[in-house]
Amino acid sequence: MAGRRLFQDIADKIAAMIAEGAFPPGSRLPGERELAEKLGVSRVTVREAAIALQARGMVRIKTGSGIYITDRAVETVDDLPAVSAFELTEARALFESEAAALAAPIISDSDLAKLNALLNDMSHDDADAEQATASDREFHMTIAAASGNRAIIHVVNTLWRMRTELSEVREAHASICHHDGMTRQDEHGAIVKALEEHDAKGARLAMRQHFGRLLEAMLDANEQQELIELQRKAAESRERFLMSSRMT
Amino acid sequence: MAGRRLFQDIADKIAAMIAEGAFPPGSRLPGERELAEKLGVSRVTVREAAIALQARGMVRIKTGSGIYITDRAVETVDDLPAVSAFELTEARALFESEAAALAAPIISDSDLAKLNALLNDMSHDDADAEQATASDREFHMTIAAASGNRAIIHVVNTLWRMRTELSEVREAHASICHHDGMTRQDEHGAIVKALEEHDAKGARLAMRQHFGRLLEAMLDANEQQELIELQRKAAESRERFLMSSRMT
DNA sequence: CTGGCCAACTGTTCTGACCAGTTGTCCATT
DNA sequence: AATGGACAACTGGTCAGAACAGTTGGCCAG
Repeated sequence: MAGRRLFQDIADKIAAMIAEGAFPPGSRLPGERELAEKLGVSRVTVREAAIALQARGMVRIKTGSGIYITDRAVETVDDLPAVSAFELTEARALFESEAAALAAPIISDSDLAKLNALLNDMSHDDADAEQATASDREFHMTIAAASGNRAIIHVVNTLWRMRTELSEVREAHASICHHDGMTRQDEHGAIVKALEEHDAKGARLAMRQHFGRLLEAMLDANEQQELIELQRKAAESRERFLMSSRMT
Repeated sequence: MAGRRLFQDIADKIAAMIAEGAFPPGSRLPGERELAEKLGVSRVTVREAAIALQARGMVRIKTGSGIYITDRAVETVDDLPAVSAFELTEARALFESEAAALAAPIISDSDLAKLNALLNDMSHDDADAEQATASDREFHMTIAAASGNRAIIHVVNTLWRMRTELSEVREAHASICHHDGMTRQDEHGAIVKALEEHDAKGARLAMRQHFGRLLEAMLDANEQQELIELQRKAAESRERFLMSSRMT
């Protein structure tokens, strides 16, 4: 087992079992002791995984009784609307680019130092998916915060919550996350460079390209998986996005 | 008989400490061993609390290094954050312009008809401020909906809620609403015209100018009311926004 | 001054034990 | 036969201590 946190691994495994329908909503999971033995880890680790799943809202722990699958294990989080991974990425491409452009002229040296530190983090612990996601979040939130506009910060934060709290979106990202090992690093670097030069236009462009590439990766993944009918729809969407991107 | 899990109790205590400023954002929490002793619980419990806090995004755990407080730790948990009217308008200028650009190529004839009808409404019942605000809301939401992107729709809706539900923002709008009698009508007309021509770039520009003018009206109102010190700050903000607007 | 090593941190996981709440059963009482 | 309570066999919750692994900073040889 590599550097990745064990309990998160276990949590994902259990989540996968639930998604496969091994345990219907409302039913009880096997006991901690049984799960621990079956998964080859200690009971403590199983419980940490259960806590993580409870935080995601997939599961509810009842002391003395058991761990129960929530009705809305695959459903939407009530606070957030149901959106597809594509819609979310498109929205982030547009909004976060503007946030970066607004931040560029006034970003502080300490924020720039923080971004560089995060850049370094992400190049190191890319083996740990969860940790990399946390770094990614902080990267984007730091840029949003540098805009000094609380409305923008709130929006960017909400969009990120959609990415992590909506199961459909999270799964879509997981399926293509291995794509962007090097390129993501380069893209993040380009964003930071533009911010360092206080170049609003450049920061907007770099951020837009960052999401644009992610969007294309998602569309490609879709095209491989889905029917021709859906392919055409995706192609149209891509064309539309690229058209709206052409802002020179 | 608390029934409540111990680690949640500990998590709340740590969160309270952070909120009180005992640990500034970015700093490191005491080690697990020290915290366990200080709070009178075992290390396992401290760890579970840390996992829960990390799930909330208040904290970030780095293996071998420590537990670090996130910048967002002191942020309000309330539905809507406290934002100024200026921040909100700036955010809307950026985001809704992009929404309009995205909607332009694909907006339907029925949506265009709806916008024209609203345009007509607003020219008539300008005496009734409440009605005019409702029409204004429908105007902007229709454009957002025409983008076909639910994430964007949600964001635009949230921004509008800030405008009406945050008292400070609502009052700020009320004080300058009489400014935009004719001009607003023209601006809305320009937006619809660009949408009718399916001109993404034109729609973005028209929407941006619409909010840009509102922004200038707010800044002017501010300058009349506030001290010289604040004037300078506002002027800087204006310059910054105008700079980021120059996207040709 | 630099490079590498080492020691003193940090979090991570495991083990095995005991505590506490829940639930179903089964028997004594009514 | 019906009811009520005690009990046993679960469940999760917490603990202490140990061993492991990654990070960091200082110290020393080059």
